[in-house]
Amino acid sequence: MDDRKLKILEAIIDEYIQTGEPVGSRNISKKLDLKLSPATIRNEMADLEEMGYLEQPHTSAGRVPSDRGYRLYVDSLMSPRQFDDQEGLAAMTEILHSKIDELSYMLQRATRLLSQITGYPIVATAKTDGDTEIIKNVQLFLVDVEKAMVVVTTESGSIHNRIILIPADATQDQVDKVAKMLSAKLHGVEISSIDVALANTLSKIEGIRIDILLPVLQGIVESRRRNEEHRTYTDGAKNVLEYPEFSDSARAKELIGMLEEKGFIRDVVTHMEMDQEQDLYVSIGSENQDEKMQDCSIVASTYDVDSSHRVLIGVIGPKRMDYARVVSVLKDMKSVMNRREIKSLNPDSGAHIEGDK
Amino acid sequence: MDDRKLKILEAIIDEYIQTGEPVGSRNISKKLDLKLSPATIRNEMADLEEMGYLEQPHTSAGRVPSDRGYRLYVDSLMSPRQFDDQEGLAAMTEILHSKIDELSYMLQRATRLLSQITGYPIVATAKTDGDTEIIKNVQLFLVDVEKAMVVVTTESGSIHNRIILIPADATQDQVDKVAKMLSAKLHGVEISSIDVALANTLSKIEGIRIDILLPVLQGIVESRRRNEEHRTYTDGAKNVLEYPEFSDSARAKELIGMLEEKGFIRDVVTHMEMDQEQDLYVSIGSENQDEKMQDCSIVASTYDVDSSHRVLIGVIGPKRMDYARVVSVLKDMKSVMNRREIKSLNPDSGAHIEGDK
DNA sequence: TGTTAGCACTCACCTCGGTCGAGTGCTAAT
DNA sequence: ATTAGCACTCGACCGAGGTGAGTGCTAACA
Repeated sequence: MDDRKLKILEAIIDEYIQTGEPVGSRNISKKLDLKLSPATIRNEMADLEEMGYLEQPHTSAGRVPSDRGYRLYVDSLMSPRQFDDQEGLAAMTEILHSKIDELSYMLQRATRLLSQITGYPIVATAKTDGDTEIIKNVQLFLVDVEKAMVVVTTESGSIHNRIILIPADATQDQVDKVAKMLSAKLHGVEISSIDVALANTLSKIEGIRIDILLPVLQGIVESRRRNEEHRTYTDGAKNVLEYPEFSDSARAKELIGMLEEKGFIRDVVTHMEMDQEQDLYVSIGSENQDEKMQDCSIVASTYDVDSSHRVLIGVIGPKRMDYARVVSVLKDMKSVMNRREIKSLNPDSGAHIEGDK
Repeated sequence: MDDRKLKILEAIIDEYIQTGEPVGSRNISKKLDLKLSPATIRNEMADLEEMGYLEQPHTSAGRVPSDRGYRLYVDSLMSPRQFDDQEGLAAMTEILHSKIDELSYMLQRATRLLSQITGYPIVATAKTDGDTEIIKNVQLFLVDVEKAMVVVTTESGSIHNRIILIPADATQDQVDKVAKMLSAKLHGVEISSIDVALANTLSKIEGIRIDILLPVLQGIVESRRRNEEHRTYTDGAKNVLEYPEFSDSARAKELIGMLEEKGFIRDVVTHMEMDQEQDLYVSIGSENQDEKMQDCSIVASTYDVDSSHRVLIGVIGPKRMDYARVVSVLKDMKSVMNRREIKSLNPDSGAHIEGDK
């Protein structure tokens, strides 16, 4: 595997990524300044095919990269194109300033922006660090008749809240009692260990009404579940139709359907990452776990929004996606994110209020 | 315009809705048990075309309904097919039991279910009753270091909340003071009238720190804005690709793009309704405000989730959509909704907690 | 007078053969 | 090791001809 072969392979993949058409020897001979004739290129191409980096759709067509070819390209061939869209960077910066409790809002805006910049569908999801969500603090307030809000702060730093219905005849006093008791007793408890048995135990404490306690506990459990489930966003599904590999509408429909199936797409994107230990992951065609994804590639990256929130953003495209560009966009986003940290703790409130009217 | 013409028109539209192909006289002659020859049908068709109910794509093709034809069909011709998908009804019932603060969650599930049942894209949005959101109550709690939660209850009954960042050196006492002041002063105030001037006025009150007050007010304004913007959901965009009228991928891309543009689709669906005063609206092709929607029809309906929450659900499809079926589904949904009311106030908490683990 | 049979006509769509051209693999010359 | 030359492959494109569904019109019919 000499250097020349690598150069040729890179040129072929570059070209194919751009055009989507099988690329021929003549084309490469011209584009590459190696002063080689098409015939020589052809020989090299035959070799590369034998080695499994290229494929031929049919005898008299040009060559197309194989998954293995893309992998080599991504790992060591491609030249990271400089991404320098000032406007995009500015928009990113603005989005990342979204305040701390607006994680979901931030994700939504980020998916939108990235899908516009890259021209691919985007998926973004908040990562949870394992199953163990340990309660740090529980608060409970009456907010309206029959309605109370329960707010759970976890050790991992996330804050869930939920409105619950409580009996109409519950007095402020009774609610306070429940609140005080929970605040004391639930510290350090895992959310997943909350169940009816616990409710029964707790309700033994003097003055605790079980009919207030139960909805509260239920609210705690659900607030967390909803949080997880909900925090997956996709955008730019329409971009799927941009690429000839999905011109077959059945295929396009399948992919768009997958993008709409939040749980599914979340799994795909989180599982793929389990394999490796970098912070930028690329999964190409057959490397994807799910076989429905075999025609797609995913480039994903994680971001630490702050000390306790980690986010995963993935770009989904055809195998022929513009890896160089996508990677550079995701990296730029990361650097913007790092600069962000300072600002987020210092929101310039006044100005905002006016602007929001 | 005699009765026979109407029967023929209905048959033509029924047929066209089913097949999507221009329908010919022979076809109708057979399908209809009027014992009329194709020639007669042809004459009638020519009349109907003259009257503007039918169109001819080209001379030697069959007839296709015009927007006017569809309108007549929807208003007085179509026979409301009985929808009776037990499974679907059960799922609806289950979804509608989602608890009161889970409006967004409910909407998401409803869009999903309806898109599956109908095979069309669905849009759902929470309606706000005008611009006037009057504050009933404001509460403020510290939930973590530097983080507080502000909860706004409005006269219309909706509850918004938001986590805000406050200065690290704010004491519980200072926060309480702000909370008490706001609770007293903001009652009856319109959210939209909150601005920096108000902040300045309020901060004059003894012991109020402006650097706590400002983020809180900002939080109030934003919580509401976010609420509005966010509560629009779409699902089933993939279904667009099911229909030959969108086999042109540019057209499909456009529509899917519109569905992803939440603000836009929300406008389309809310504006259309302004025209009329029923609770089930149908907008056909050119009747749509936005010209990008001229190839689509929308069937929409409003639902009162409870006394203070009204929701709008719209089904978007090609003009050739199966109006009868869609209308019946939306109506069934409404009847399920009515039965719901009682249950929602009586959540059976215990069982849920176990199930959720 | 409304209905129908018959007929000529239109037009999208399918199929089929032919041509074109991009691309290959192989061989022989450099 | 490289290249020129050449025969070959195969999808894409094109135009001609045939097919069939459907029409409008006219004249006959009940």
